[in-house]
Amino acid sequence: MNKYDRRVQRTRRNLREALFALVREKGYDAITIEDITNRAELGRATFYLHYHDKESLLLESIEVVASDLIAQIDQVSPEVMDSSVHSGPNAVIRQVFQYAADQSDLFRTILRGEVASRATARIQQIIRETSMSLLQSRLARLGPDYHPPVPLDVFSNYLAGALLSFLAWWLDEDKPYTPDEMHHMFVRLFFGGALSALGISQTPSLDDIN
Amino acid sequence: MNKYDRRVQRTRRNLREALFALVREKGYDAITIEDITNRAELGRATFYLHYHDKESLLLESIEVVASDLIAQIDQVSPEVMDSSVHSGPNAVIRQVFQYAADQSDLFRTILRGEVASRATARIQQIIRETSMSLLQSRLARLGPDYHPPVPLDVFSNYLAGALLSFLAWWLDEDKPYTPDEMHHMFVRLFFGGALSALGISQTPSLDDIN
Amino acid sequence: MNKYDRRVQRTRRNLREALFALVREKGYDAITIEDITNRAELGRATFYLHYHDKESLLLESIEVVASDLIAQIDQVSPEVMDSSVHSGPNAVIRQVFQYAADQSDLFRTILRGEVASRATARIQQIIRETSMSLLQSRLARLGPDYHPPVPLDVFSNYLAGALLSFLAWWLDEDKPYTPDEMHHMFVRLFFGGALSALGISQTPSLDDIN
Amino acid sequence: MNKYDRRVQRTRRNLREALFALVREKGYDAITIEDITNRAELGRATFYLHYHDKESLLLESIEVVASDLIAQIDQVSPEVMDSSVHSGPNAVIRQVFQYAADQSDLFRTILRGEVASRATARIQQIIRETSMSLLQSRLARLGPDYHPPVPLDVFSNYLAGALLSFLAWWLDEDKPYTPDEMHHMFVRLFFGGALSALGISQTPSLDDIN
DNA sequence: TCCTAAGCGAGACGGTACGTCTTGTCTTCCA
DNA sequence: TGGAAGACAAGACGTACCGTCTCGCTTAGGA
Repeated sequence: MNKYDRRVQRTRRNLREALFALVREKGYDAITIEDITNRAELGRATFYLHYHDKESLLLESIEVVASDLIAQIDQVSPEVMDSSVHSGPNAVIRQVFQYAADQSDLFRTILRGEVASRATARIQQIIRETSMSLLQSRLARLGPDYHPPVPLDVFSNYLAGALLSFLAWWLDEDKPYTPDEMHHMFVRLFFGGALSALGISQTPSLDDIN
Repeated sequence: MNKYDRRVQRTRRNLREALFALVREKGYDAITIEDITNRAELGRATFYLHYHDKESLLLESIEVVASDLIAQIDQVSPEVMDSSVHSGPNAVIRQVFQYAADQSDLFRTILRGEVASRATARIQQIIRETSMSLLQSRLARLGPDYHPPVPLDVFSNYLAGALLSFLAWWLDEDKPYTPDEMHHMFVRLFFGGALSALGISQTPSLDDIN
Repeated sequence: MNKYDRRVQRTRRNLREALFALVREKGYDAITIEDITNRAELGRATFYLHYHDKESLLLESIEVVASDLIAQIDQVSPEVMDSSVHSGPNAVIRQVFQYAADQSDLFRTILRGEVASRATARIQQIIRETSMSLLQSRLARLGPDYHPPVPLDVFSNYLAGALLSFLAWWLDEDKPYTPDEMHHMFVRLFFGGALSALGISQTPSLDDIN
Repeated sequence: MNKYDRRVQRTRRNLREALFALVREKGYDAITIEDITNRAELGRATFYLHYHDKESLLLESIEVVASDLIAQIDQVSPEVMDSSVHSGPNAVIRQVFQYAADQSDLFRTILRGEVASRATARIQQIIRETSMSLLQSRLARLGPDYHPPVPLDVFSNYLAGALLSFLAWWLDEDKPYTPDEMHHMFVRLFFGGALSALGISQTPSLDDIN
């Protein structure tokens, strides 16, 4: 079965890469199954051997990209527990901006919503779940009975939405700021809040955050 | 020609209402031009007399809804300038939550992105522009040379994204909190920031906000 | 509705003629719906506006051809009642051979069975019914209670089968005899029987037949 | 190599029997290669190890059936030369009706033309050739220079066509007559001709036929 | 007794046609 | 003139078979 498996993996990878290349070129909706298989140098029928439709290929592909991003984050997360500027959630968010900048053309089309809604929903869900688990371990340090003013599900959804639309706007405007600038502004807005961001209230120090 | 004009207006309204009804029933993508015209009790060709495609009908319809919402907000905005708990941006945001709750089934499908991306983008843009103009007049009070730590375009985009995804999540989860609760949590997250929301830092008073 | 009808009639005629032309060229089975619509200079979807599949077009087309043939026969049939060499069943059969010779390439492919079986069955049925009605009026002359040794349904089926396979063989062999020769041989075999045809028994005179 | 050969024979027989069973059930055209191999409990690829396509399996299978029928006829034909009611062509034809009645469901589908045209053509050819050789030996008795009014190729084709369509109609109508009745009617029609069959002319005696 | 070659199962793949669906255009006719 | 009706071209969809191929498994028969 090994040889077969490898062949199938190669075929699926080709389809995935063809999809991404085409998404960059003309956006998701305009892509035809035949476009994908032509690009992947496969027969159209072969596509249906592996996926039911365009969306299921997209969803699988998103899982692959997400795993990649999470794998990178995991290299940092061991140090999440000790608080310093270069680790912790702060550092994770920084990585996300960097990763998005590296893959900007793909992320732009995906985040703009030029892609099936289920895909965008799945991405939000991934971020929500990831931030939830990070948060829980951090809050555990405050004791088992600590309940924050805003429930964790509300909180992490806010994070996911704010982060993604922040990213989407940035990529859509052709990255008018560096990843670092974006990171700092986001940290200020998100952790410090609007009042701090507008300079109306005091800025929380980074040490407070990590 | 007045009679004709009125007839045209009626036809367009029928199409719009048919679209909204269908969006609620089966989501935007699954809707066919013929679905719309059947529901509106019109001939399919008639649709093309008025709109080029499904999206242009959607976009026009969104402008109509947005005008309605903005009209409601405008009744409050005259008092935006004086800071009290029941007016100002705070009050505007409260209205948005109430409006969304009233139209929840329509808003849910639209905000979930189950609708052409240009539509969602247009909605974000409307919020961005509205918040920008509100902000500018408020910051003008701090003097003409005041520049906040985070530029206004970044800021208002953050607001739009956070608010919309906040709304989307809420509607998607079948409104697990009252509009008031959502409003307060959003205010805490947005104005006070994550640290405040998690109870790690001090909460800014509402007076600071308005 | 008149203009529409005419347009539809023209479209159907184009499809029919394209089918016949292609049957002559490559046989029925090898023909694709797209072949037909290309030849008829129509879109493939248009085909399905008028027919469910290739076979239904074929069947309708056969009815048209059969009507044509029957119309020609009807010009002779008024005289079927008086018995002379140049009218009566004899003359009808002669016409069939002539008609087949004129349309030989089309008839060849159809009769060879290179066409859906339902089509061939329908042709047999038409001949059977036509010969049945001719026979009944002729036998009526022998009195209302006359019953021939072989029942009429068996008889007319025998006629249809023998005639069609006779025609098929003739066309298939590229008409090695003239229509007249075929006609005479068929009359001898069919009316006089094998013994007469082999010269072993006496030949019935043509006057006996008509 | 003996065991291998036997295995191959068994596989082919399984395929043949699966084909016949399926033809009875759903007609030839509706059968898929996969249907056949599923029924034969073989892999689809195995089919292509033995036959190029569905038709070549069918043609081979027809030869097998035909050999069987001819073998039965050969048991009678030695006596073809002497003329009696229970031997000669008369007896051969009787056997054909009996054989067809025994295998009626298979023959029905095959003769109706619900099978590739090449198959039906091959069956006609077999009958034509068989009758040709029988006829030639009989006519040889009339002297080497005897030429019948109707050439032998025309004659034997007429026989084959008339006989097969006679059989087809009979089976198609669910055998409304016994094999014996069919046999007698066919003999009357074929040997005596239409006039005799309709009772308009004198019936040739059976002795004249054999 | 091993081993090697044949028969076979499994299934990926390219390819072609199918019948369906939706879109947008156009033409004709009706009120 | 606005709208109804509907023919039509275009083209993507997902499905169904086809015939080819490659890969392993099993097993019979020669070494």
